[in-house]
Amino acid sequence: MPRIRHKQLDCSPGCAVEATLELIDGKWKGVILFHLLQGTLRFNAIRKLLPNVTQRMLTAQLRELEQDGFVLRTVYAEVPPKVEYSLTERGRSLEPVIMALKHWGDAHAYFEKKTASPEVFAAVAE
Amino acid sequence: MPRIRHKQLDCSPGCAVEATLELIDGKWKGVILFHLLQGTLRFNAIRKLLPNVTQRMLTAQLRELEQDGFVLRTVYAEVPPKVEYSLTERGRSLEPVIMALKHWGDAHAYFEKKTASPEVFAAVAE
DNA sequence: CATGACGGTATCATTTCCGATACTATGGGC
DNA sequence: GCCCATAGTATCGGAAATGATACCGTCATG
Repeated sequence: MPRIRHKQLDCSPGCAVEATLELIDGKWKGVILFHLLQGTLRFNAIRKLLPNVTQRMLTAQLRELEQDGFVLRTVYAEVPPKVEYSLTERGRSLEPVIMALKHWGDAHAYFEKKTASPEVFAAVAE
Repeated sequence: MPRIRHKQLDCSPGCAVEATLELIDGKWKGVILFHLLQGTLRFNAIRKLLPNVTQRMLTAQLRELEQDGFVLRTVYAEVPPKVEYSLTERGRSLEPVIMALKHWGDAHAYFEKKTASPEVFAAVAE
């Protein structure tokens, strides 16, 4: 479901860059990983953090992250259901990457307001 | 033409991660940036480095990188045409990000062979 | 016995991406 | 006159990613 994995080693030295990119690409994976770096989260907790992701997409992204060995999915046999998502060792190994993305974003990206005052660009600040 | 830019600040703290990701996402941008980190390149030189990218795509990706302020496009009024691509200051500021991606890929990614011997996974080595 | 919480699936429509292919301009060399 | 090189554009179509919406099962509560 994600972008096709590298079928051939078609980009020689830079290939590693693309390979990594493909794994964490996918509209919401970056943010999900970022939030999971801060600790285990339940399904609906993640939903609240990503207000604009549909349930369908969130499930799909989490499943891919799980298949790629980045997150661990723990289901508790309770009612109502309880499912926790946490990072695996491999998932945590992405921390430098995620942090590099975040730092660059904080320092250089800007976000466009689509509503009114088109000249307003807000600097990132948390 | 790239993925839609963030129209709303819809992912709070992790937003910077996604924002950066969107800018360097796009099938070939990562590798292109990686190669340009090593120096200025002409259009066809890049093509040779990315044997599987079509002319159409390469042009598109370079145009986006240009619009995002990462690369500088210099056209020489010669015949046959000569166009050089180099990184801008902003482009070079991505170096830590690209390098983080590359290092992770070198250390953790593996590439699938699509032909035969399905159990063979080659470790990355340049 | 209807409702809500939680964590999903299923199905369909749309948007976006990307590849294949063909075409263009110009001047120099044969 | 024809071909070549360079750096593109234009057009078409298919595949993949994403969004919208509706539905499911179970127990607890009212």
